[in-house]
Amino acid sequence: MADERSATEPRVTLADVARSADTSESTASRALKDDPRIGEATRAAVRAAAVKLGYTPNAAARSLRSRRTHILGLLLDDLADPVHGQVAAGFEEAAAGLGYAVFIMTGLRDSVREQRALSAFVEHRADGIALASCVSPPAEVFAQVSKERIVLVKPEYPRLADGDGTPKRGVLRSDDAAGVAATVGHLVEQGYRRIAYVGAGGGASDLIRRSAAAGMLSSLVGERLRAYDVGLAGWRDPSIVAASLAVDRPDAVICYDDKLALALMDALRMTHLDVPGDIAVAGFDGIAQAGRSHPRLTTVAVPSVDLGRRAVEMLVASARDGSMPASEVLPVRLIVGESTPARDIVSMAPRPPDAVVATDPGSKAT
Amino acid sequence: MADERSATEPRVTLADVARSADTSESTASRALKDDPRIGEATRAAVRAAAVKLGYTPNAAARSLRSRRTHILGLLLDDLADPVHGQVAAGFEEAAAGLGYAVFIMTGLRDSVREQRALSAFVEHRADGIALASCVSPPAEVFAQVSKERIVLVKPEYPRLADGDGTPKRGVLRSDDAAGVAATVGHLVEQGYRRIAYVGAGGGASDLIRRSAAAGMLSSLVGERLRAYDVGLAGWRDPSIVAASLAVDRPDAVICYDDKLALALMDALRMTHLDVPGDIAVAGFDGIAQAGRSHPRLTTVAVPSVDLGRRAVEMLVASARDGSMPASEVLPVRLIVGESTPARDIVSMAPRPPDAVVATDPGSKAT
DNA sequence: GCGTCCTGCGCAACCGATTGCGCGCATCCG
DNA sequence: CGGATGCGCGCAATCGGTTGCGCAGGACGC
Repeated sequence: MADERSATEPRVTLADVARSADTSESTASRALKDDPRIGEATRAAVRAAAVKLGYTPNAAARSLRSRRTHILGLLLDDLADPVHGQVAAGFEEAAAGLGYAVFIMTGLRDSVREQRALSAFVEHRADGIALASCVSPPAEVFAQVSKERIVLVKPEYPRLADGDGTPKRGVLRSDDAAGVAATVGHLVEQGYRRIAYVGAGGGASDLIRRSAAAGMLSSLVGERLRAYDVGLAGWRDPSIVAASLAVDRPDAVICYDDKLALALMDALRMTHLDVPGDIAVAGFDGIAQAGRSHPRLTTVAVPSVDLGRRAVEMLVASARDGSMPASEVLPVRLIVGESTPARDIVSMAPRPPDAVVATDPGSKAT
Repeated sequence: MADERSATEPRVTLADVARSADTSESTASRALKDDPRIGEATRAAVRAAAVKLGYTPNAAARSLRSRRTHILGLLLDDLADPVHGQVAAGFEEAAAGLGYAVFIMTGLRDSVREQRALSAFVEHRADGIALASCVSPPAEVFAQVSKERIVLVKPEYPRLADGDGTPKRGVLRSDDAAGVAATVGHLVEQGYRRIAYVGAGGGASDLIRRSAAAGMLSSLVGERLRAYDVGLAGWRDPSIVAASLAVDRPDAVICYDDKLALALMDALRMTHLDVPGDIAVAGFDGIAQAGRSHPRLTTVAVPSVDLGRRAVEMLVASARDGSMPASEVLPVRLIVGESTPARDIVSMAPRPPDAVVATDPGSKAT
């Protein structure tokens, strides 16, 4: 009878609870928060009243006064993308575990949308914000949000230190350079010698996985191989890449990511090139599809879920004691599939080097 | 000099703007909201002051008074799942377009987590909530949230009407029955006659795609075929299903979803059964991987992105005029791949019917 | 017996916006 | 020239919690 909570909106407030428990609002508030100052009897009475009335605190009112929202913002490119989905899943899980709610917004690689999303986060006074592959320049971002509240997840800008030279804090990466290096090492071990990298070239765009390209190239040099970079403008289009590869005919090709690698395998097949018979293919990211492709794709497992999780931990830590934890680089792991088998010794005969194009100006290939 | 907005937290409030523009808070508030009562000069002054100070309204304070949060909640199983990722992507996009922020929480098919997520939505006073495949019974859900604020996306409970008999509002489905029917029709057309369905059996669980199973079975009856339902307890385990199919040897198998279908194709291959040579396979959902498998999977494209988008539209409409739009069923589309080719006339010779098991008690197979 | 300390709780300000109501002033009309 | 009309704006209450501070009253020490 007393729990006549109507289905319509008049929500029960703390005042109602206090009245029902015959005490003041402040006492009710503290009782529900396990403040040690409140006596056991009073606390029990308040709790009972809260349950009886179906009280649910109003987060807006709470955070207005307490200046903490227990909200984290996550900005990413595209929720439908497998990699971003994993990051989001890890982020959400960790946040929920720590009692934080998550705002997710997508930027779709559009600077305007990203700014809008940031504004939304700021309006809602998110306690922390994670930016996963955000294309806006850092200056525009930090104009809106304090650095103490932001974690950058795999940022495309290579800034590793602030302007003042202190090592950058709050940056979360996977060790992509090591991943590409491991892939190259693996390919060399398997007998491949003419290895191409498909992705944004070193000189084409400084936004895209510069570290990955750099890691590969230095490994190549270390192995005394030719740096080989299909620095195509249309590197995102598998059929264009396939056509180019059909001419250059490297032994193996490392792709920017699994999505490209999988599409490229199909495109190569349409060009009547066999994978891995004619050309080996390796990817990057370790998405689920890579494990189901035919042949199974050799790839680098990036701990995307952990990236999301760790981002939350850093943000919460920062919210607690006011300073952002140091940047971190999470390890990756090479997953050897069937797309890069040990190479037949016969086909290892050297090809005429004139087909080889070294595009990295700094590689000084031997 | 006037824009000395410190990097630390003391946020600029509406009071600061009003002071700077030399007006009152109420006028400033109305000016920023384009209230027609405010004169042009004043409006401009306020706007300028807001920009100069870098004013960002506090959503908590705003919604506390206005009783609208412009927040939508989305509860789903798993962000890393392709289908849910699509729903989330559509939801987020539509919400952003309408000026709403999105809370995303995952339930992981755990009733306790789902309740927690709902509580979080209620605490933050979300203007609307979408539940994508929520496993909690409706009673528990509606105990927390008013029906007017909830959209159920592909609910597993088959309730199509409320207790009072009025048609249920706020339910969003894809036409799974039609999808399965189309698949069966396609298979029959291609010459398949012994068709199995892998998924929760009609009697096994009333949570899982009852409509889908029903659609298939009725189509089967219409085609005068035998209803065939591999009602395994372990239907989620591809190797168990493959082993069972190796014994029963139907012509074709329709899977609960693409994830299962893709895994099953691999499992069948390990059992030395050729797809589609020995057995054709069809999936459901139309996830991206289905288009890249070998053979390309025949599947039913479910408009997951549209489901998410439409959910937002329904929620916003309901928030505007207080009543939830009627339920909707979104159309699906059969995508014919290579996993269900026209069947060789030779192998169409009838098998001895003793291997056929009709598990649907109501199918009355001829 | 009196001052002190500690425990338990309430008063009232406050967080930052929104909004009903009413007031002053300029304009217009009779 | 006085009063009606309306435009532009400000006062103050309000949303629902949180929190600094202070006040009672009992226990306790000397």
